[in-house]
Amino acid sequence: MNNIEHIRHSLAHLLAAAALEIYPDAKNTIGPAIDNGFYYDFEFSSPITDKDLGKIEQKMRELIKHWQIFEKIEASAANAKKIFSDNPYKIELIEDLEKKNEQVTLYFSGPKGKTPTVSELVFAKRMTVNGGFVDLCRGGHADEPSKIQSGSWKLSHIAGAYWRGDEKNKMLTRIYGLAFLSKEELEKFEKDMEEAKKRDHRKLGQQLEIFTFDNDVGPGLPLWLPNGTVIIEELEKLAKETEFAAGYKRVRTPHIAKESMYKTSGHLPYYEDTMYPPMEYEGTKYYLRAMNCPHHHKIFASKPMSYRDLPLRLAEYGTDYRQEKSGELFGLMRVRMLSMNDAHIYCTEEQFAEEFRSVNEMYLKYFKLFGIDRYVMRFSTHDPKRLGEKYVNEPLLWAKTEDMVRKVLVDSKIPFVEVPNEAAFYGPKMDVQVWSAIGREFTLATNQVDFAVPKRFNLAYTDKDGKEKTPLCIHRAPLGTHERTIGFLIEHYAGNFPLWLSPVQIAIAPVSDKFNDYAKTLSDSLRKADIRAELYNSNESLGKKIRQIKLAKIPYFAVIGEKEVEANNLTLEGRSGDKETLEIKNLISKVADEIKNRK
RNA sequence: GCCGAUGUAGCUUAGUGGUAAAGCAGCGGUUUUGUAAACCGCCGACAGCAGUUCGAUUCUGCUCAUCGGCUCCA
Repeated sequence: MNNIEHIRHSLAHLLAAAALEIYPDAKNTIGPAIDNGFYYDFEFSSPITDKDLGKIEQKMRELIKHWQIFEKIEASAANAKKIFSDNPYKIELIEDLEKKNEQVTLYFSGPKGKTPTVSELVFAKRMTVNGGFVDLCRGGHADEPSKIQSGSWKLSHIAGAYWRGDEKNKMLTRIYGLAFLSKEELEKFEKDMEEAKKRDHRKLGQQLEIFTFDNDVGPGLPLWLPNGTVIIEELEKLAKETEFAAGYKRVRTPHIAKESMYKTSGHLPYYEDTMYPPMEYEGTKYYLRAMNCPHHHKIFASKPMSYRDLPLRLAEYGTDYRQEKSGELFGLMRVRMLSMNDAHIYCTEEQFAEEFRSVNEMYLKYFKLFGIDRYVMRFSTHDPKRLGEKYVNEPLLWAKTEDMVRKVLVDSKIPFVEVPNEAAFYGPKMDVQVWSAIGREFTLATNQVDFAVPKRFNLAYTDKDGKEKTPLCIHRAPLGTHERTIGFLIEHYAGNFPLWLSPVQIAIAPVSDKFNDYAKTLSDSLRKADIRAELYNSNESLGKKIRQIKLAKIPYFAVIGEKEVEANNLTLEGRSGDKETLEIKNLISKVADEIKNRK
């Protein structure tokens, strides 16, 4: 059977065959199937550009006509190395197979009955043979590539990619293609992408005047406009209410600290590259902080702690600065200044499970409120091979804390995927993965265990038995950062924020300026009730004012004219065109009530 | 940071080796408006710095920024 992965992978072979025909001295490396299509990485002797894709695609369409079959050829590693003797990338792959004692397999795609023998290939030393193409490959292809629908795939774009995904390696040229089972599916995908681009937070953020960037301020440093600031403040209100109810205590700490603190915390070796370079003053180096934990640890250390003080939950919307590489910046999703819904929970081992569980519940509560249902809980664990380098060298503590987290997740029946080598340096974590409108994956929020840093700070509490013990620390940020969370919510709601989050909640549009005073009085009384009312009293037609209100995606509006003034009521109109006629005092209580209940 | 692409007014777009065009927005006026764009006028831009050229927004180089990826990541 031809499944879509097989078709995509077959097209990657086809891409390599076409590229090698046009650029005989190119070196092809690997070409897998991916979501929505395929790619193939090459080393070209001179750079190619988007303009070259057309002729490569044309060549692919020519070649595929003759590709009746994919047929496996088994070869010894020694022979395979001879066949690919002028391609160091393939040689490296063959040597890896050799080390793992795996059979080297090649695949011939081309006319039926023309599959070459190993000795023919060793002699030919080329991949284009017998009217077909040979590539090193473990398999998984379409049965009859020539029958793949011609309109169901196309080449899409060019990008750079490091050989084997390692930035220390040479950068190769990656050609991407799109492929689906049918032409209709490809067209639908492209149409969906066009639609998704309209929801892109960068576009909507500008249209709705939520945030902006400025060259003199710097890349990755968002300026929050009045509308965005309203959203920030509503989110903070939500966080503060929720955290207060859950027994958190709020703290506030400076955005900078001396180098010595980060030496103590152990962050410096792991994060020095992403922290802004230190500023020196009176002979002391200060860093702009990239994380809030050390400051909170210092608050824990500010007085002797008893087991009676635990769990101690210290919360702060912490402002952090990270020198992300220029090419990694992405709208609000990846920035150089971020405001984190941070808190650190210091607890005993016995308290850990309950604390971790209730943090997870807080996540789920938020997701329900926002209607976020497409996410994956990722349990990120360490990689034993990288202890002492990427992770603190405490194998027993890693095992113990990972078991603790796993047990909480299993017991709470939260579906999760376990992914090794994604932990923080100080402990395992649970990340919430979401996708942007254009399909890019992000960690929205995180819940981390720290068994290492409290010890480094000599944090201790006196237990019942009078002995000093080190607390565990949970780092958690259910609402992530304002930047990423708002970026995500803009796309999630396509700019149609729920009433409670909307920068403007109700627009008042007088029919003509005769009614401006009345409308002003009305909007003033709404504002006194803490409702974000905005007057649309410009010297424009009513139609135009309504258009502006709709484009601003304001959830409610009311038109004020002679009818309303006489009847002392108004008609509240919603986004979907629903209308309700109310007396003014009822209007205020209705809207205020919906806001209070976060509708 | 790396590979590739892009950069015209606040926004969306047109265009050229020889004075840069328009719509929206803004401002001034007229109009007094009943559910997605009233009318008239005005203001406003070739990302920056070099080079080639009689002349550069257009060609070349560098810088900056953005976009698509890679790497990294809350």
